[in-house]
Amino acid sequence: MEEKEISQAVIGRLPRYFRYLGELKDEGIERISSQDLSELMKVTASQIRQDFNNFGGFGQQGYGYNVEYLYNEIGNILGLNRRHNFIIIGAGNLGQALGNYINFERRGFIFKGIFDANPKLAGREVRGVKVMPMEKLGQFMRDNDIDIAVLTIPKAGAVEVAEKLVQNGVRAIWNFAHVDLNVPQGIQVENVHLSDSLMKLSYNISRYMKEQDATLKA
Amino acid sequence: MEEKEISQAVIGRLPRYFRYLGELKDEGIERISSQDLSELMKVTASQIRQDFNNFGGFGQQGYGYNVEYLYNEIGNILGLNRRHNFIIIGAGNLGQALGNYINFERRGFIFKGIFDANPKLAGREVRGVKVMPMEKLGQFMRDNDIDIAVLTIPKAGAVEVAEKLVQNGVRAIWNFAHVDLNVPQGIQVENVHLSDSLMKLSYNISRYMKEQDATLKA
DNA sequence: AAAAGTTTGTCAATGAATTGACAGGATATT
DNA sequence: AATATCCTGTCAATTCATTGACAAACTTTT
Repeated sequence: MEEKEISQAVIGRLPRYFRYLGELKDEGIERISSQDLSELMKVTASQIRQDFNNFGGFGQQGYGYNVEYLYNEIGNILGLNRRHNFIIIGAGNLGQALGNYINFERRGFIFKGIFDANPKLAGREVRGVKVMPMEKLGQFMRDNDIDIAVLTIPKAGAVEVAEKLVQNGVRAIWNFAHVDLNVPQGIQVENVHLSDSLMKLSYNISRYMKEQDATLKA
Repeated sequence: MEEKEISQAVIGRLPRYFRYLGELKDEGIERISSQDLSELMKVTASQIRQDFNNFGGFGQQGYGYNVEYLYNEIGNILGLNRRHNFIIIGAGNLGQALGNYINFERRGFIFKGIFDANPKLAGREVRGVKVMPMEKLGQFMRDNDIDIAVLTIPKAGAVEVAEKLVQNGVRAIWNFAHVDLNVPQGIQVENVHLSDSLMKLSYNISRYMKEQDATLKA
């Protein structure tokens, strides 16, 4: 039973498929062909078939794909059939924003606790959960079966906190701190570097402006 | 003077180079070889040289790269030498968090205004800027030379708002709404789909768990 | 029940990105 | 000043990702 490795390029596209299929399902659409989906999503039909086929034959010749079935299958592939308890480290604006984001719960991500090093914030509530001081982190993680930690603290403290999270059995870190974490093999890290994203935007603005200049001169 | 197109794969790596070089600069380090940088950043030296060389010969044989020079050059390539005024649409938790994030200013992104459709929020302040109602959007954009709009509203209204932004001359949209925007050619869109990112994390947790199971059985 | 039309899964071809290798030019050492 | 060492820029090789093409299988129409 040899599982072949799926490339991260493919994984990165799955959430978008999942989203479109969810919308189709909500519209009551039962079936869709790779051709129609490709027009909707603006990608090639070949890529869609290739992607889905990494996980098995979900479609049927002459019919296409059953929307609801495919939606559920992709959800399972993404692990959305499991529940994951998560905590947030850093009760600043961003930490609070993520704690208040209710949609994560719908996908099985359960907001369990929020921590902050600043004692002034202790006791403050985010969606019914009291902000706790960092001293309580270890005990809380062990008592509450925490899989995922969301790191929304400044870069200075992030590496140290990440170590503590690993010591207490975290499986994955969703890292919003602007620093690369160095964790042991087997701990998953997903970085969200907002300023990197903004710089890419900045680059593309500049590039377009230069392109325009060049075109006008020519 | 033919500018060759740089792949987005390369662009996506520039902010990370920029960050590491900034740190080296702050540590007072004057020069670095692709070899040393590759060990620090955990990428191949070949890739580093290849990447930098897209923009011209920044290095010198036998010496390496001058840290400060390279840092500045990459900053310029990313367009960080220009200033961009931005507004935020959606004064919820996330919108406020981004408005309060001071570091963007350091890179030339100036927070000018924030809007929300909910009249209850009007008048509330985010970093000295009053939340304005959507009716004022058009006039404000024209009066304040707005380049970038940050979209932190629910998906339902996002497409419509994006159109309005385009009508009022926005150059780029930093899109946090969970929907694909369809804008005219020449308007830059950078998506930050947080739930997609979380799903990738979820996939990688599941994959690792399955891997573990398989290894134990074998 | 046969014919026409649809659409997948897959193989092969193409294209893009990454890595490896090394000549040549600069620096550092003796 | 000569020699050894270092390190870039670039070409070639390799690996990875995307696209194109089509036989086979199913659905729909006649």
